[in-house]
Amino acid sequence: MSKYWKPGSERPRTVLVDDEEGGVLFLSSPPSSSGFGHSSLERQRQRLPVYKYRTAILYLVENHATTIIVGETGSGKTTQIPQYLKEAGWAEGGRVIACTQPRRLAVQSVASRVAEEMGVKLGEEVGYTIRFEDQTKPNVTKIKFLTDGVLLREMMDDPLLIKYSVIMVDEAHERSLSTDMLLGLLKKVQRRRPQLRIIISSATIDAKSMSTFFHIRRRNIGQAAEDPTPSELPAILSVEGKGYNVEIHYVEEPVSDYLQAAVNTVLSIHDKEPPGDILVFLTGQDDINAAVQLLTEDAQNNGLLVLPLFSGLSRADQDLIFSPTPKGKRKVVISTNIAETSLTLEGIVYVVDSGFSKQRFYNPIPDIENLVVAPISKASARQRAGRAGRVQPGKCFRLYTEEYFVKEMPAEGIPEMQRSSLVSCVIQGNKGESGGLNDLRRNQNTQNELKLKALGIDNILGFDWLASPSPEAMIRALEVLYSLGILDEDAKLTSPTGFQVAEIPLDPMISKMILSADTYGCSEDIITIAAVLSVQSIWISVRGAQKEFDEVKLRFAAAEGDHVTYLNVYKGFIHSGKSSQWCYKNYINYHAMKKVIDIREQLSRLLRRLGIVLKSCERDTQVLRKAIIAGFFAHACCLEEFSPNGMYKTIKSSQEVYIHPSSVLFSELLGI
DNA sequence: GAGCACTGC
Repeated sequence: MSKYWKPGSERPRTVLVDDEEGGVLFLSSPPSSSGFGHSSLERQRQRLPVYKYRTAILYLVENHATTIIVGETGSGKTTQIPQYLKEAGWAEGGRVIACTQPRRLAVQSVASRVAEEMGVKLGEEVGYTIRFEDQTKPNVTKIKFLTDGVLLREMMDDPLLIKYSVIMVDEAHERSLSTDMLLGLLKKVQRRRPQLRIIISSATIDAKSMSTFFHIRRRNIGQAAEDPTPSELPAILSVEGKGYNVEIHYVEEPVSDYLQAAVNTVLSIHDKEPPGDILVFLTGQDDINAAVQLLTEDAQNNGLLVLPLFSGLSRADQDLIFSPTPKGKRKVVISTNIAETSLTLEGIVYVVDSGFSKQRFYNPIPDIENLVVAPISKASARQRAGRAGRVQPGKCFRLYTEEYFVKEMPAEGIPEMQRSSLVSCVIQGNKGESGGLNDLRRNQNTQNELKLKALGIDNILGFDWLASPSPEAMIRALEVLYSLGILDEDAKLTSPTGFQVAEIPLDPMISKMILSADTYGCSEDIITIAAVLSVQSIWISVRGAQKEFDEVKLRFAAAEGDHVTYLNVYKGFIHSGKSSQWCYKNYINYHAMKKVIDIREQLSRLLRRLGIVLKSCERDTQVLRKAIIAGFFAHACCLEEFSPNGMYKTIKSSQEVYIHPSSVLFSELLGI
């Protein structure tokens, strides 16, 4: 890569260097051929804050194994950096530049934006891969956007990610389960492949801990001499964002009821502030519906258009959020965290931040995950406030005191890795290590096998996590997998069960259920159940029609419980000719059902590859239940005798549990 | 009588 340096030129003196003072030129793309300065797209590209760091970024990537880029939203880093890298020659010689995102939607939209800017057809030179959709062409695609989950999957077949020259992990500050997994494994890949460049892009300043993590000391492994290895010390560069200023307001005294306080704040904004839409962050559906009701009932607010927003809403209801605000009205969107990162609303000028969100916590002792309302972090609070400054200067009203924000609010949230069951991660790690069946078959050569072993997680307890999960959580994960027959006494994948489970992209308990179904002769039915279990919810959440919803649901209800009920819904959907109208009438989420069809299709292809013949048990739900138990026996529980309120206790740890009100068995319990 | 948000060949 050094050929892109102007010979004899002075190297940049500081990290924050730009073209003029650095004296560094990249000659790979002459101004005329790359079209600099002519089209309006090109001018737009140059106006992005990241543009003036172009040279610095290329210099750092050239000379450091890992570069950490701290950039606020709107800096243009996601769309521009992959293009800079390509212009500098990182995609030459059949190599690919990868850029990962935590969400599918982001992958698609960023890829199409970049293809447009480069004037190429999406899916050729610029492509993307998400589950169920591969828009790339081998040997043609040079810049590839993908979800971090997909890259993790790719590592199973290609543990050293040989085809990539640079991997940019975007939105790393979100610290999702798969981002953390990916970063842990990438660190290992880098030890074996020092030429691989990693760019970590994050919105928060906490780059220090990332930097410490990636400061690897390489073992001497005899690198090819003509390629000088880059510095092991990660470089950090920060790029300013493009958002407008947001004025922060705090309450003077702590509020006791954030729901009422949020409602009052909205009313006071409407009363005193100039036009502009309002976004309110609350915690969940209950809160949101209550606030919507309070605001709609209030007689003095005819000028307010109040809309709820959460993921359980039907697509049509979600789309209302994006419709233009009627003249003379002020739109108020009351939302969960979905509006913090996943959805961007234009036209928001005021944000009301309750300071809370619902978060998942995992207790490894009884092996139970809980959803609890908990205080958010400073990073979240800043992200929420930023939502007010996208189109013009805005205001953010925080329903907590400034003292609380400064002194008590944690800087970062707890990474998901430390809040979840690790059952899926252990499998992924093990698979990444051994490379799985495909690699065992393909990589007969000793050198490759050595590389694979070196990469892997021989010992899950000793794996180098970015944020280490609790020992209890790791032990519990190993225990569950051992009891399912997926890991052996040495915590290695068993053959064939363990390897087959690793091949199936679902929760290991579900995968085990599928494999058992083969023995019981009901795989055809079980994969339908597995597909439904892997989507959010197939039911639509309805406001004000709860009774009707329950009645309709009973039409599908099976005495055997929810799993067989899902099977009934699926059959009904197929029978209707996959009709969206049918879904609407039956309070079923059409998009979820389409996803069920996709996942089911994927599973049936996969099982065929694993040599499993699909077979239906027809009406024999007995075998169906046996297969379910084979995967979920760890969750078995027993109804307490004489319990007036239907209390169960888990077999394993005598934990008190109850049937969830959304279950079809719940109404049976009430005798409806 | 209840469902933060994501994701996977």
